[in-house]
Amino acid sequence: MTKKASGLVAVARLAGVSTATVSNVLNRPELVAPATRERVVAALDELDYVRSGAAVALRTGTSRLVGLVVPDITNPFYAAIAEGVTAAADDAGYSVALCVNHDDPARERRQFELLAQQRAAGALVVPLSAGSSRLSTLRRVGTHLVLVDRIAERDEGCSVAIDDVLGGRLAVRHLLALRGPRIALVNGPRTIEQCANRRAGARKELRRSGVDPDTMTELTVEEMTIDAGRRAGNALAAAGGVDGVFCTNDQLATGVIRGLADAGVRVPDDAAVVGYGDLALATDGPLPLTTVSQPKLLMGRTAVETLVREIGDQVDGGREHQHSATLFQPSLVVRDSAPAT
Amino acid sequence: MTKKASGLVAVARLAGVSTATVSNVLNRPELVAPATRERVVAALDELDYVRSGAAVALRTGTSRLVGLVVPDITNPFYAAIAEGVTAAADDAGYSVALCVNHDDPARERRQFELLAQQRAAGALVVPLSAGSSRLSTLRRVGTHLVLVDRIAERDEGCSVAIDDVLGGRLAVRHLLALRGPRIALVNGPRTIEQCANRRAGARKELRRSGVDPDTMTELTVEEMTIDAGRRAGNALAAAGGVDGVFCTNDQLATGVIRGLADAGVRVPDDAAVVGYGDLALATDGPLPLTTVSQPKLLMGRTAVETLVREIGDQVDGGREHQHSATLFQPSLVVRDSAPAT
DNA sequence: GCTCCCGATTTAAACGTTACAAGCGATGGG
DNA sequence: CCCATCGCTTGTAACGTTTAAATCGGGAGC
Repeated sequence: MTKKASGLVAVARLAGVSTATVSNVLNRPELVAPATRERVVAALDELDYVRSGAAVALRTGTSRLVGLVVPDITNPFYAAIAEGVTAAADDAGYSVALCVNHDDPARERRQFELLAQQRAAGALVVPLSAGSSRLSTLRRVGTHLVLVDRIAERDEGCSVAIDDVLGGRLAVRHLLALRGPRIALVNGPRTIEQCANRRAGARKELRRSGVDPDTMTELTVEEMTIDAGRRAGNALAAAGGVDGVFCTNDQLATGVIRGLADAGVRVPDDAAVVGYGDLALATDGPLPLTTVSQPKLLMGRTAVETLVREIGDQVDGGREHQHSATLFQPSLVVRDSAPAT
Repeated sequence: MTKKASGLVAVARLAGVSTATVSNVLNRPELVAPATRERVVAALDELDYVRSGAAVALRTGTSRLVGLVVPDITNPFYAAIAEGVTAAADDAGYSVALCVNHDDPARERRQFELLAQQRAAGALVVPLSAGSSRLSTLRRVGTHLVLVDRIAERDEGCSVAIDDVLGGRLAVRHLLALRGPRIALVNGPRTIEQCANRRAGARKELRRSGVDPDTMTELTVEEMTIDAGRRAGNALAAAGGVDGVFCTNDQLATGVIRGLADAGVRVPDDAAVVGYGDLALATDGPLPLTTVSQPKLLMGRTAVETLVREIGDQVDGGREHQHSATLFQPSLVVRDSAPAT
């Protein structure tokens, strides 16, 4: 193997300069005379020099590391966010520490502790349950936070989210335009903020169209799975009298379609179905889903950019940083389960 | 906010001891007298002390960070591995740096550079294309490597993989037992090692059963997608005379079933189909897939454990580390697309 | 010829931790 | 009563960088 790379001092010795000069050619090359710079560069790759991140972090007090905290990386929604995050982090020269917490406070605490120890420049947190009070360990060491897929309350920090209320409105607007006013909602537990918001959007759109929101059939499931959807579909078919179904999830939509089919109700002929999320599932099934599409990658990218901006703000201006709350708009993608008029 | 946490020395001052003692209660508590230990602990959380990972890393020369290098975190296969990796890393007290390279050498180089700078304890690499010669940057600084989902060649390092040849055999064995000997293979490009191996397994099993492998109909697709599968299914239906189809991918299997259905060939009644991977797709479709299931989480966990062991080996024994190559066995999970006899 | 200044380089002090070698009472054996 | 021992604690030198301040030759201005 190659020589033992023992740091700046070895390079300096070989190039016949001081470590300060080497450090300069590394960080501010314009300060050092072209001749010396050349000599140093030669020594640098002669010795296969690799900077010690630890030493830099120690000296400067910051590391180029951001934490990405998600409940479950197996979930395609979070995976898509991670995709956007890693891409943006790469571009900005940051490393991403992946923390999967499965909504387990103990795990989360350990991970935050680790991030704090590394003096991570920041953390992108995609919360599942509401309790966001355990972020104190990070705050304490000055780690910046960006909340993802949830709007930050005042002073919690920056956030990047997607407008679920609008998403709900888009879905219902489409269903109303396409068919009659007899809409059903298949939703997850309303304690989940996203579910509550999508429902709110649905009701708002009904009201706008002069339909009493309370006439909307509402089915609530515990687990937002295909099976639960299927059962909901069965129930809807039994009750009858539904023009369109809005499911707050692509899994539910897939299940509902099957449940309706069980009872001979054909989609989209007898009833239209709109899903939410635009996961692979939406296109992979036998009947491509009309669904609300969320800019997941963009949200991930923006989260990183927001964080980087926040860090920058603090560093070069002593000036106050204003927390920002970015809200992206979802869009409706029309496919076969609720085709265009 | 709480007090400025300025390190071991502040704690030492408050507790009336030296920094060495504080360091000891942190790292080897049994060395320090209970009374003092108590006093130090009190000071520790009075000041909200948070260790500086950078200083520790600098002093000790190692960080508790492992890199996870995957082509694409959006792909459920890699996501599952990541899931296993993060779980095991958590347990072992390591952080996971997620590096998504999209098979782009430039990106990969930058990420390796970053890992090298952090003096990552190791890296878990899930390679897509074969070229594994760019790992030199890491090797140079003594970063340990574990190859995942590919068997390491001699001296490349440790590896953890799944036996694709066996997987191919299981699939074909099931098809042979279930129906006749007229098997078709729908495969991706044979330049992908996994595809080549699964095919090899299929042929081997045919031979074992006294069937000439060359009688097997082989269709090769460029992209292993549902659409490609569907076209393959159409082609198979047109050609006819097939008892069972082995697809080296769940996407292909899903597509093939649809392609066959297009032509009126019903699965599993007229032909059986076996997929590979056991992704969500296998259960989410209208016809649950019989498929080869891979222990993805286990592979991820084991990769971390292998790495940790390798690091341990080097540290406490000066003794030689023997590279290990772990090979897991896939299993066949029987569902509706090729039900039990 | 003397100053003054300028760009290029160096000196040296941190940053927060670890770990070795040494210090320090007190205890117990001779 | 002295010396070796023991359990606990401490002084201090690293680890590899960055950076403010000091240094050093000259060339220009007078």
